[in-house]
Amino acid sequence: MDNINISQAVIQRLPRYYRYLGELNDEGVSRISSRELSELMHVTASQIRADLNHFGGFGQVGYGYNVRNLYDEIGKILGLDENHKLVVIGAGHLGQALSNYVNFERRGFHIMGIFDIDPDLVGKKIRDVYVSPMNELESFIRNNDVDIAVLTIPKTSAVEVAKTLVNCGIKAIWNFAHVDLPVPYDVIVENVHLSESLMRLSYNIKR
Amino acid sequence: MDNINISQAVIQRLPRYYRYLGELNDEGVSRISSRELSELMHVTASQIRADLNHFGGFGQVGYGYNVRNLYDEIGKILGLDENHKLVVIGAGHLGQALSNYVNFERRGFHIMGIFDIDPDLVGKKIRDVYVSPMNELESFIRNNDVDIAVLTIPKTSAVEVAKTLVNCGIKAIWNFAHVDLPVPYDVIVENVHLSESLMRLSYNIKR
DNA sequence: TAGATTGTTAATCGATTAACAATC
DNA sequence: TAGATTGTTAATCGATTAACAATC
Repeated sequence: MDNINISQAVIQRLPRYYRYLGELNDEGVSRISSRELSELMHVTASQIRADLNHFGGFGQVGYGYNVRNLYDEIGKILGLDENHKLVVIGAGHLGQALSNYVNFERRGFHIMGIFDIDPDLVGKKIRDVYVSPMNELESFIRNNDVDIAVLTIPKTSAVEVAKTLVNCGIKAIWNFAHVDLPVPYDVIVENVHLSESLMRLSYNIKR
Repeated sequence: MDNINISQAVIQRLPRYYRYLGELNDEGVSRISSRELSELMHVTASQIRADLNHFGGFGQVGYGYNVRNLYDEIGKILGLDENHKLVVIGAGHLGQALSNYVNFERRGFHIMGIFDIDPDLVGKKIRDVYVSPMNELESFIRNNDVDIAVLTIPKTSAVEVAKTLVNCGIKAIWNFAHVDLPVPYDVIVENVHLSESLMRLSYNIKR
């Protein structure tokens, strides 16, 4: 993968291509042109071709793209051919919802542990995993080569926990706390700020 | 609000300004310059000034911005001074998590009803609201002037339900289903595709 | 072959930023 | 007043798109 300088605008679109190609593949479509896909997705064919070409020539002139092949290739680009080890930090409603989401497992994101400070939640079983107390977090991450931490805790403690995670050598944080996490440049943070999403919806309603 | 042609890039940033200003206000900061705010948020001061100026001159030359005032103004721009009526469709883990999230209520997003097809979930109480069966959805929306539907159902039924919602005159759909909803231009869809967010995280890990 | 469609260049469009006159 | 900082213009940067030669 020679993806050194791909803009985040392109990355933003890749999972959507992946989703459409997966559905086409499920429907038994084996071949598609950028024009056909562009009509389906309501984007320009130029954009599709330009986006894909950042990663290599997956198409065939005069033919288009092989759906299955392109699906697999984008999956590889997104790293979905590799396994990831996750911990969920915060076993509240959202943490539980994410832990229960089966599709993540299917895509190679394995939940190794769930952690919470609340003693009432510790010991609770969520799918196959028991909730552990927070003081076991650090050693757990180190001992199990955990890649990704899912942060579903209040913003008041999120920054402190993030620092701990960085010290343990975490590679990425999927952050649901309403705060920006200060991390070194080599630690990835993907924010899901639900309240901000709802505010954008609210803004767009009123015209 | 003369916000006719504001780009989504600007709207995307407004909730983040709102969050920082709220925190500054809580900390007792009454005044801030675009330069100070830019350092705090790691964006350019030019961008802050340009963004805000789309909505009017909230600052004072030589002084900066009044934190409390700017916070309130952005709240108004985002429509947070108005009340919204929501229904949550899908009372699974994610639907329950969102229904339990207190902060939405605080910002004027009132959950009026929760709906699910599963008879085992119907009648269950989530916070103050009982889960209703799906066949009551349509009349409920019409009778209660519901603005916003939160869609936390599998993608297989999401498109059909979205059509029903449009027929009932829903104004906006907060869509957590992994599918693009075909709606008329005047119905707002705000997508939260969690699996796509996780894929972007995965992509960014690997370099 | 004729038709179709890619990969890629060049043109366009839009968003960001530097700079500064206006002014509190 | 002198210093600070806005609002806004003009310049820059980057992303999108139209167009087409190459070619399967």
